[in-house]
Amino acid sequence: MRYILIGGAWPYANSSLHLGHFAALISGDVLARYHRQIGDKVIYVSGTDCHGTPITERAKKEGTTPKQIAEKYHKEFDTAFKKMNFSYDLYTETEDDYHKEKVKEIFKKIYDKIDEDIYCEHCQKFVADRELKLICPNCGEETKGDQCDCGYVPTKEDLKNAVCIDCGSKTTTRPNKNLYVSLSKLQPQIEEYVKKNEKYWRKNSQNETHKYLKEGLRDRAVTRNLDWGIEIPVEGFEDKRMYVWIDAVLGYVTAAMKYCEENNLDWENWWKQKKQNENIVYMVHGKDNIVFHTLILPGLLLGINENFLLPDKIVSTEYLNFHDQKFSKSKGIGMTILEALEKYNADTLRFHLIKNGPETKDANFTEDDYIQTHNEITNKLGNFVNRTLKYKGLTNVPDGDMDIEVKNYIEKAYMEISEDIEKIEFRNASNKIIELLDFANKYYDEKKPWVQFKENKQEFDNIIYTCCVVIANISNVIEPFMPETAEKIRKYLEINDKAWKYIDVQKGLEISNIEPLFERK
RNA sequence: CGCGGGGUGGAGCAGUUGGCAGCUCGUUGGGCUCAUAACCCAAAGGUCGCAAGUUCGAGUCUUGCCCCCGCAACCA
Repeated sequence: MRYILIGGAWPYANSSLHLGHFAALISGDVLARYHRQIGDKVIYVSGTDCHGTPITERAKKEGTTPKQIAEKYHKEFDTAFKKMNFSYDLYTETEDDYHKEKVKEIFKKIYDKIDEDIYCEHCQKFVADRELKLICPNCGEETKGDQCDCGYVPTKEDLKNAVCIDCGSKTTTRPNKNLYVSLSKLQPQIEEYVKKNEKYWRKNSQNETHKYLKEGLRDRAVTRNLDWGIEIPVEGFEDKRMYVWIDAVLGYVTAAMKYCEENNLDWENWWKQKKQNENIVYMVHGKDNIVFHTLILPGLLLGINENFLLPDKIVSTEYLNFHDQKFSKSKGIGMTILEALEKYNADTLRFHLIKNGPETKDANFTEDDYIQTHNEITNKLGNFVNRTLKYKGLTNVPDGDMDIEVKNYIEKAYMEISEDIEKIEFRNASNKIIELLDFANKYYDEKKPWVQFKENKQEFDNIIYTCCVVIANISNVIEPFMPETAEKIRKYLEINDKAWKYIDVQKGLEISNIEPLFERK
């Protein structure tokens, strides 16, 4: 038994969720369902990211309030996730009072004050490092203030001699107006963390993270001049709000706390190293979110300095295109999840987004491809259930013997699918499921129950019984991928628990009201 | 020399440590009749982008070259 924390990326409350979001997030639900099934203690959390500039700008344009926009999308997201059968233990939002309070508490532990910052009198603005130029003290060439081509990263002292890149005038310093999180100080610790864990990450996470580490981590301003967001719990900063990414990634912690508080659990079992506990922290998102989860979040957690666990497995996907084009709201390209669910089946859509999803490289969604997957499942799974349970004249599960070779095959399938899921290789896992279905249909054809029915009734009973057991076990292995279908099968065969191990079927069980699992498209 | 991803049968893809090129769909031929025109078997179809190199052996490693896709904003 392990303590598993799964964080699904927090969708931003500025536009409807489309198929691409789900292609990235579906892995989280597969993991959550799988880990619960094998008996781990799972907390699977996410929520709506409500704050930040884009929402305030939009509110202004539409003559409404940021709060109203956020709430509208929060409701819509919640509905979409439910319809896709996401099994979040808690789906909350950053506007949640509990979240805001906890984030403020954490914030007080991690911010840094940098007393002065570089200012250009001529342009009348604070200038970032990269907006400065100077002669590199290392190689003597002219360079920007963030990093020289020779690899040297100028120090604060070096930058005092720099000039503004826009106007060329000498800069001065002024009292700073922002609070920071000092990632630069934490770089050695973060590097150590990355080195230790990256073997469990996808290639894209590793590359992206290395790129930033190589450039040198920069201190990040965590306060913004906005009136929409979480207040800064520091005197003198009442007019500012928190940088939205700080607020959002801390949601993984606050949501776990809230869930535990409501359910009488100890949140530290999931977020801190307790002596005998075995833990895994998963983070699930698309590739543009990588560094927020491999650098910013670990930085914040390290900054709290209370031995928080850091994300172990980074499950980052590439992008999904829609009929060969990027999803684009402004160009009207793509399909929202709610639109998709009006035409498509939630389970086969889930399966399709995994099987043909952007796991290691960009993928393309087309309706034809989806229909192909849907029909494949319909034919191989739906039809297998039908040809067994609706065998002409069959009323009860026969009193037959289980074919031992089939049993062995099933047990092997559990093991292999487990391995794939734990290696976060979901495409492979989905292919193993297809293989199991092929195996089942082939068994049926080779055994020819329709011949045995006339020639050897006992053999017929053995075959059909074996197939019933196969169906029961299929319901277990597809539970993480196609939960609604798994549930239907459990009802047909009166199976109570979702187990992740070989199970039998009650002999003599009456079978009735079998409806096709899927309809062909 | 900007960054990143990719080039494998008609389509979409898999090929982990180098060891007989695989999967799904499609096509063609056959079988079955339990089942949702579903299921099973067989066949055809590939100089693995090009070239050189390392090696007993390269889709896989090295080097050079060619081609495709993404990189303002919304946006996983």
